[in-house]
Amino acid sequence: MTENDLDASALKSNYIRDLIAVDTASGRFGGKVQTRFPPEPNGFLHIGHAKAICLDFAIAAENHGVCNLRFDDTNPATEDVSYVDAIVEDLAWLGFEPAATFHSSDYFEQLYDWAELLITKNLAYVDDQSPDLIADQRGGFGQPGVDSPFRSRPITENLELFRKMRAGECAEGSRVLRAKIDMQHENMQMRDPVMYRIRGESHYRTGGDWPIYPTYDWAHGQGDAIEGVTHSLCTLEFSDNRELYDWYLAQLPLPGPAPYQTEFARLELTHTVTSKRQLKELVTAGVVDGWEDPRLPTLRALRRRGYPASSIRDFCSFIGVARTNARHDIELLESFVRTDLNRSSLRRMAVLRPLKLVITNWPTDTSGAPASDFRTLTNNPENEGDGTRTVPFGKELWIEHDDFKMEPPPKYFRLSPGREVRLRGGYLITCTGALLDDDGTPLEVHCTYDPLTAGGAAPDGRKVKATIHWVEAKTAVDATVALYDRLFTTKVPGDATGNPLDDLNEHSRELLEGCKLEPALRETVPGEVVQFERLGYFATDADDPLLFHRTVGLRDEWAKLEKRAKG
RNA sequence: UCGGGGAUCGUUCAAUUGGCAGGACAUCGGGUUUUGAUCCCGACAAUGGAGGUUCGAGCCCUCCUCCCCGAACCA
Repeated sequence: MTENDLDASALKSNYIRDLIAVDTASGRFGGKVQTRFPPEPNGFLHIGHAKAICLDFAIAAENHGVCNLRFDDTNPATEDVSYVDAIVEDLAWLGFEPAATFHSSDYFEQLYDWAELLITKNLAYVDDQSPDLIADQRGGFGQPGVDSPFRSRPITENLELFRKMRAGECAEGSRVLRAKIDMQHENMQMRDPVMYRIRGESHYRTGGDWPIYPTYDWAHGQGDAIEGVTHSLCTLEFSDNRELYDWYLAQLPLPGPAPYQTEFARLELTHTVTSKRQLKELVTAGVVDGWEDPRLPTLRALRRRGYPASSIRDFCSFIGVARTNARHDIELLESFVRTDLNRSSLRRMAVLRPLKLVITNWPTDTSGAPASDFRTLTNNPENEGDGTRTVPFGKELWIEHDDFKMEPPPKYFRLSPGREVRLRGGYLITCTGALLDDDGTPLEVHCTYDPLTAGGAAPDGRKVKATIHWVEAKTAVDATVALYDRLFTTKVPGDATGNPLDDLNEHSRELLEGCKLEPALRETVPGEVVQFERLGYFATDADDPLLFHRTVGLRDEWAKLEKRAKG
């Protein structure tokens, strides 16, 4: 996080910053602010997590506090060390370094001791009923629950049974430890929630040490308290858990003031999904090619697609935080990506759908072959320091199919018979005709060039309405370019039918083979993002130097006009 | 049905805490331009509804409507 990010975000007020100001004024935590990012290692980080990460780290940094990473690993059935590694990696890529890394499993021993304490205080009991029975007894919305027959079990018996559970002497699912709160409570979370369940699975960190595992509720607040967290930020769906969070902490001898939980709305974006379940479905159903498919909103996918981490951070700090369920336009994220890349990326020329262009009056050299020529082009008009490069030019060039039309529609400024346009950084050329196939599709465009316009400017000051990009044919490098579009056609996937897969965009990826690149593009480093002039930003694949992913297209007025004309 | 949370331009976030409703994205129009990009200028456009308190209400009160979350031994 840079100083600028801090300044920019500090300007925006929000209710969380307001709360902290109140706490600072009252001295509730002695002026301390500490947060944590608590992912469960059972999936990959996505753009939604980025919002939470940016918030957690920003709140801590603004207040001279720290933010830790804590793996919330209380469920061995779904968690894996491979996710731990991936999360660490993605977090670092996003640009954040936790002050320390912890695991909920670090606290299993302490949690166990505290559970015995609750039993001793007659605030917890061992229940021998089945999950179904326990669920039935919990009641429903508006209907109170009923007490378990085991609720009045004597303390000594609870202690004895709990120790048996811990010793591995009880079958999986045979009994649980529950907090003794209130089965009639209006908040369902408070109806004697389960604290421990028996699980046979081996834990990726504690192995077979523990036959019992704490639930989220019994672990989370205590982990916060042990680490010295002051402000525990989480998403809205945990609002009802807050009362339980506070209840548990109130029963325990904590080392310091109890942390408290504040909720905020999770990030949702149009035309995509951000729930772990739905993301997983896309991967397992083979809709996309794994978790790193550039069409996914996972952090590793966005990275592969060329989204700068800074643009994601800027986006997150800009959208701020609220309690309103909101779905941001994906266009907003893309505008941050463009702003970032416009400043930072080198300009290059590439022709995606090549059409041969022949300059009929191009000179020959002494041997009778077409003369060779080199043009100088600016690497990045937004940054003079990036300098210039030389690009080979010659008699035969590739231009974009879209940049020539036999019969130009209204407002079309590009090449057509009789028209003069500029080849960017090259010459002014005038179209004299074209070879067509039987369908009328252009096969080859013929032009003459004006030798006095080297560099692209006419000495007589005449103007042309269009500048098009080009790649010299003999030196062109062949490459594959992947064009990406929205993964879903609708703003809210599955809104109509309940199943996002019904709204899949069949054309979310288009692979173009045989694209023509200028030679300098051979030198890009893996992962580098460049601008293909007039087309968009493209990221070199991490493994294949001749595969480019379209990060995002340039804004395109002509495409808009065309679309409008078509109705 | 009960509990919790929410509702401000098309979208989203603000509104100095009761004092001229502002920004960004999107859209539309114009200017600059060797990228129909960038940049610059301009326009459009909102307080869910009904009452009440007040000199004054997006903000306070009452009622209503609509939306989201909650009944895993998931997190």
